[in-house]
Amino acid sequence: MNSGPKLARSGNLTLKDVALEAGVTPMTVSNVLNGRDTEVGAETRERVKATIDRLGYRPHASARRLRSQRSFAIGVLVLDDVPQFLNDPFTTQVVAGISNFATECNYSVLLQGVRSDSLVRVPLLSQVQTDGVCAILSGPQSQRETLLQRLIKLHMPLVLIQERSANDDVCAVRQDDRGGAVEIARYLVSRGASRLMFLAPGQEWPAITERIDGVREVCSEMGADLRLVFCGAETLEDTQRAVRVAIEENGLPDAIMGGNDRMAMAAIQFLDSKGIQVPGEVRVTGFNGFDFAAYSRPSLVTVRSEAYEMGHRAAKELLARIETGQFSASDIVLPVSFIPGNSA
Amino acid sequence: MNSGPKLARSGNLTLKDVALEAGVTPMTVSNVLNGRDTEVGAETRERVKATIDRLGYRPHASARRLRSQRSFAIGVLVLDDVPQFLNDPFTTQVVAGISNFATECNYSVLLQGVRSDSLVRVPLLSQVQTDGVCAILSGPQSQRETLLQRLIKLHMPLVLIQERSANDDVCAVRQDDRGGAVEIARYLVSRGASRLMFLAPGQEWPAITERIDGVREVCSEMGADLRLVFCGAETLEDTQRAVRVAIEENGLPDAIMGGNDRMAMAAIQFLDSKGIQVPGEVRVTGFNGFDFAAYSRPSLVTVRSEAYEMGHRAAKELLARIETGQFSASDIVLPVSFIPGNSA
DNA sequence: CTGTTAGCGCGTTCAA
DNA sequence: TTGAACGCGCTAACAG
Repeated sequence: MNSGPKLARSGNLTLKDVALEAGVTPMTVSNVLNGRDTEVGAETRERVKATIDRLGYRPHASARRLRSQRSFAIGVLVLDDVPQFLNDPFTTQVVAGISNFATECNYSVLLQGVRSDSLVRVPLLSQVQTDGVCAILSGPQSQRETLLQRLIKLHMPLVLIQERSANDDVCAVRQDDRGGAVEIARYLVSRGASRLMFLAPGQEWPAITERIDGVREVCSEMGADLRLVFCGAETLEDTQRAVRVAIEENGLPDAIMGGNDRMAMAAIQFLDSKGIQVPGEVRVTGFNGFDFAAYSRPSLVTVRSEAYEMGHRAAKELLARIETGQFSASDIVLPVSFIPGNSA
Repeated sequence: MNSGPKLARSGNLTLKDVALEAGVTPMTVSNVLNGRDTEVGAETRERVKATIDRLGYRPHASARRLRSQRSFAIGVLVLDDVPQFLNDPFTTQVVAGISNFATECNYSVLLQGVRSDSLVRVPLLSQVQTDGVCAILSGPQSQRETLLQRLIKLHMPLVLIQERSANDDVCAVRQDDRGGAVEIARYLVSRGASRLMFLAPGQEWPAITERIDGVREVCSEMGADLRLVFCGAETLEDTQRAVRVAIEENGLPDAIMGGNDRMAMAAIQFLDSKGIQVPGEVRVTGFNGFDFAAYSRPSLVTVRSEAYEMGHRAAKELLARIETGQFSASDIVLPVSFIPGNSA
């Protein structure tokens, strides 16, 4: 009875092989695979399932896609100018969130990093291979804009992370950067800080602008002084140099607000090396608390980003748009949560 | 002349549409797209290219795959028991390396995290959609083994990260964990440390075993004493608890070797909280130096993993196997580099 | 150099 | 409930 299936030339089994072996037609196998239980008898179904398992048959995704005009796949595009485009824990959490939600829904995820200097050779853009795209853009405005325009031209469901929606049919998922910044600034000012220093990356991007705006509002409202310090590439070295120069020129502030945790930790380390007490002489706060902030001493006052949740939500919106034709909203803002500590 | 192409029902243009518009046959367009320059005249080629650009035509990847029986895609499978399967910087660097190499070669990358408790619903495994797979497995041996067996059954080109090759036709790309551990241990012992404590994760995995073996060798060779301390989930809390207990039971060692940087930094923080000088009273070293180790004070003595390079190399081997039928070697070991610091 | 034909594996459609 | 025909978009293999 088990005469062995006739192998397709590719070496992979096809529906037909399974059908032959199970003594049914290919359509029956297809119906079983796609859970159309009403179309096939229980006994037949079990027999087919057993045959599939026994032969180790796996459906050919491309054939299904071609036929159904649906990819059951989404693209994740990360614009970053360093090759290690997954260096940022924020990005990786978002990607994990997207990937897990997609997997739960039986969608595949195509991941691709893009550098702004090489927008050619991007399989995700130059071919039709996904039902939608989720883009995580970093870097200066003009570069983000270039890629964004290209994405919009694809006329494909599109979700942006940490951007503002450009267009009614583009969904943006972001966190409440402004609110988080307001909370931290109030915390500092209410504890007596009146001269604040905010460490910003050399390249401003939307989330940082939001944070700065929030701090500005609090400062003007509560009569505190705010100084922006730009820290180049946000590295330990760049940040420490910028902080040193700023302090030499303007003296010690009451508080240093890191635009993110890395910059805050660099500042703490710099102050420590100068024998300046944190928080005694200068309070320090971070932003975007991830695991590694826990290794700071003193422990960092910061706000936690729900980056994984953002990815999850972004994927959910994208699949909704693909399957129902619309997003639940075009601008989705997730809350952040204040993390107490003893650095401020 | 520009009468507008007839749109395919899917809303996407097809080769045929472009051909019609350019006044050639679909085959000619296909030849242009695939760079078969000998098959088509220069003038025709330019006209076709212009038409493609003007119409914004993008080839349908699934159709090409189905026809050519090749995916031009590879899968990246990450086995991890937490949903945030991209939390580890080692993993993300590897993934970035794989992704970038693949993109350079016009391959797409399918990324999927898998938890050992849910090996069902893994599109990467249950469908035919890539030409090969690169697996990054973490967690206890038995779980890795289960997934590995499943991968092998797919009879698909397979590369493993940080494992030993199981099989002649499986390529393993790993780093010289043993050598790095030997170097660090020699450094410590030659500076007078004779009682060493090694912090290991609760779950042993191959790379950690290699490191322990290396340290053991040095200790027996140079007459030093080694104590293994298991730190549960490697978190800050777990590690500090384990270190505290070990010190209470056995007294201060001369040196604490972290199985990775996180555990080392947790130990430094613990010692600092007890007023114990590093490296004065206890030397501390790490392993797998990534960016965030730079934020340690005192700066961490560690070894740097070339994780990005490992990913690059893994992808290179995988594509070689796909395109030429064989790997350049089945066990590939990349060197690690010693990073000096003042924690030891 | 261009045109024609055929078929990759699957799923829809209709007829039985 | 099942069977047969057809075509999704593309490309290999030829014929002109």
